[in-house]
Amino acid sequence: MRQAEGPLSIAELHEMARESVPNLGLTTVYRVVKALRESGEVQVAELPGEEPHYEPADRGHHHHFQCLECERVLDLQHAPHGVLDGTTLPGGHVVEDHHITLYGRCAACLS
Amino acid sequence: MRQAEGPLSIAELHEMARESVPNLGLTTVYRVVKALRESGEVQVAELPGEEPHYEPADRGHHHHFQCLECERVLDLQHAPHGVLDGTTLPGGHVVEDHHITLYGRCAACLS
DNA sequence: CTATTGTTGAAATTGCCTTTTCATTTAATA
DNA sequence: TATTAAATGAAAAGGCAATTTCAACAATAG
Repeated sequence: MRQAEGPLSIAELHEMARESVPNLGLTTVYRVVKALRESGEVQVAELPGEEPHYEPADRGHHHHFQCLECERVLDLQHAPHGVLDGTTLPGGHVVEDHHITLYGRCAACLS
Repeated sequence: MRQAEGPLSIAELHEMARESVPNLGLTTVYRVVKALRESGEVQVAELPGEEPHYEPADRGHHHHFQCLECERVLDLQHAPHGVLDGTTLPGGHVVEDHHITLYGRCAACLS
């Protein structure tokens, strides 16, 4: 997980782990991820329309970049709040679309 | 759907519709939404960790605000790219957290 | 070396959301 | 009014990710 460039889905973790442990079961991946989550070492990254992805909890706040082609999710070190579609990011990734969701308390819940 | 302040889940649509048609079935909601999607009148809004939400397709590009308390999702007219947590948005909603996902082509897929 | 405890993976099970099926009701048409 | 076609809702079935079960397999202790 630490080697990855971004948060990984269970399927991706399974696939990666199988490179060193060819007949590792999916069950074990679920079990280990669950344990790591409960111990606080790993956190969930939710992405629109994707299954949960997992990343080490010690990565601070950061944003994600998802490739429209391979669907991989990559971390972005420097939060590009003002980024525009068409921008080329450091690393050579080209932004074609973006989704922003803000969370908080709505006026109704505050009153 | 047009009356709503943001994209609605199937469950929310069902609940709302039941106010005028008390014994409307869930099935019908699914059917109507599917038809409206196929006719292009309605589009899907994917939100991290949520079931798909639906909104009229003629709403241009905009961002969403989700209340951490009631979980409702509200539209944001003016895309607040530079918004910071702690900001109070027009309308009185207070931003406590935000998620940004960028989509595009990664360097690997471009080469 | 044997017994005990803990892991593991395959398959079965659960839990959701969504779609199908089908008998019934409603609406439209002749 | 009689007939046909379309729409509806309840229940069943599907799809899929995640969890549980359970038998086989280590690993360690005695």
